[in-house]
Amino acid sequence: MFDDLPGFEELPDTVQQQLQAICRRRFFKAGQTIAEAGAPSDSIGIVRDGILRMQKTLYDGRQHVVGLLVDGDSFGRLFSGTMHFSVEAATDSEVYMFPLAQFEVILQNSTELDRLMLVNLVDELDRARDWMIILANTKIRKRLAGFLLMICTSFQNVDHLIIPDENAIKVRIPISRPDLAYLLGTRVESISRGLHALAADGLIEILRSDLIKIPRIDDLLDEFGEPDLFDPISLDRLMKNVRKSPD
Amino acid sequence: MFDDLPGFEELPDTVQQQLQAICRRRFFKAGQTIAEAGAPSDSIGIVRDGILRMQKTLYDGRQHVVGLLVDGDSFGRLFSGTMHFSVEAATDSEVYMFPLAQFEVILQNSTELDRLMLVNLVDELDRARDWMIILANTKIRKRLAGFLLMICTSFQNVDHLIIPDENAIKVRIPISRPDLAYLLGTRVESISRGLHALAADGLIEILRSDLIKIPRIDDLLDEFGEPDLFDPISLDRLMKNVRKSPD
DNA sequence: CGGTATTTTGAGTATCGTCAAGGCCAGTGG
DNA sequence: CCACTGGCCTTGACGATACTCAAAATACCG
Repeated sequence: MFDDLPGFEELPDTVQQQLQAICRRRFFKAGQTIAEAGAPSDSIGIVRDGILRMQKTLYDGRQHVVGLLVDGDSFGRLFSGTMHFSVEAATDSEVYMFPLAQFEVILQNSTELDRLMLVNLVDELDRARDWMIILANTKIRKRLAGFLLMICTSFQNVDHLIIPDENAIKVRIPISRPDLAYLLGTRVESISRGLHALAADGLIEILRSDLIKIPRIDDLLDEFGEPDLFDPISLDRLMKNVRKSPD
Repeated sequence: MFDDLPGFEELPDTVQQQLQAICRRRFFKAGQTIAEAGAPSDSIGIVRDGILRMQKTLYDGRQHVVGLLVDGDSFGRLFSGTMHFSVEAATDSEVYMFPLAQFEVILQNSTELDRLMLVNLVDELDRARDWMIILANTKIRKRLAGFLLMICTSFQNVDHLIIPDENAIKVRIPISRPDLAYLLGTRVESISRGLHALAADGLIEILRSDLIKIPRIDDLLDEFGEPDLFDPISLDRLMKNVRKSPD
């Protein structure tokens, strides 16, 4: 029923049926707003396909991205409060929406669902803190390296983001330059210069402005300097996939 | 029983008793390690008093702070996995430790406790993302302003951090300069220069290296430039407290 | 083929990082 | 009581980096 959501396929059938009953399947075009910061959270959303941006509208009208949501990630505030951040579709997306009140009822009657939400939240919290470490680097080259590695590990399973390419990896950058600039705490010009500096040193190849080839991921790890931040298991799996499909 | 932990006092007595039964009350001196990154999480900790640092040991041996834990904040990974970050006492602290397995059993039998943990996690996730926005500022002055405002709002109720002082606020900085530097993605020298630059413009007064007076908090909000990031209710309450106790 | 938006490049300036030195404070031991 | 020590914070000078503003190049789209 929810075979396509990581974790959800293991929920008891009854719970899956209950969720199914209140589930609204919605499609959003890239750029559409799904939830508004400041508004009371009236539903829980779970990403089925595509990539969502979690962001805050800055005072001057620009958008500041604070995270990306992909398959299985959820948003919305359980049991309380208003949204701190807006949620927008970064790509055309499909989202399962559950009315908050009804979702909470199911949650309270299913330790399995509850546990799933808890574990997801703990993971996301760790991921947010990983972002903090990437952001706290003083040099843009390092922040860019960290960003690319983050995509390679945390967003590894997301459709079309990672493309194996004869022992190398091609990575698609799923957000626009201005968004990436704000996410990494810099400006578009510096992003451009930083990427080209990495390319000049042979750490990456810029195939298109939003498509980066990483010939040797270890070099990028060296550039970042903190191998521990990235899950070695994910990296291993990634490299294994790369070697498996030499095209 | 747990009157001193925000949220816990509202749990049913039976749950409180169950928690009490497995609770180990532990004291840590400033600098002591409470949990180690990479180690399997074998207990859930909840801060009762003091301030803990959540941090990662960098490759060169330095510590990178990614967050502060205060009254009622929890750490440890429910149901799974190893700690992504180390936890250390920033000040002398008192922590309630619960063996993980037993805590999980209570959790599964109490929707109230479960709900409390969920809401806390959702809040902490928002807070981590707020940190990201503060970190993404390109200028140190702004990051410092954001840091001070963060203490004024999110850490408002923590002992001895905020001291009202005739229509102004005195803020204690609970971590050392090197830690603060890494938290804000810069170096100690820049922290020093940034604080003194803010002081030169009359936005703050440096009473001691770890004690900052904020004469007009609105000026600091202007400096940061994003008033929406900080909970206006918290700020109002803060100013009301200030005016209530004109000494 | 124009026209627009996005990305890149360039030049100048401000900011920050780096290295080195100096100041302040607390604790120690004479 | 005071000199000595070591840790932490501050200051200064210099070089590296990144931001700003402007213009050019490229991609995108009708």
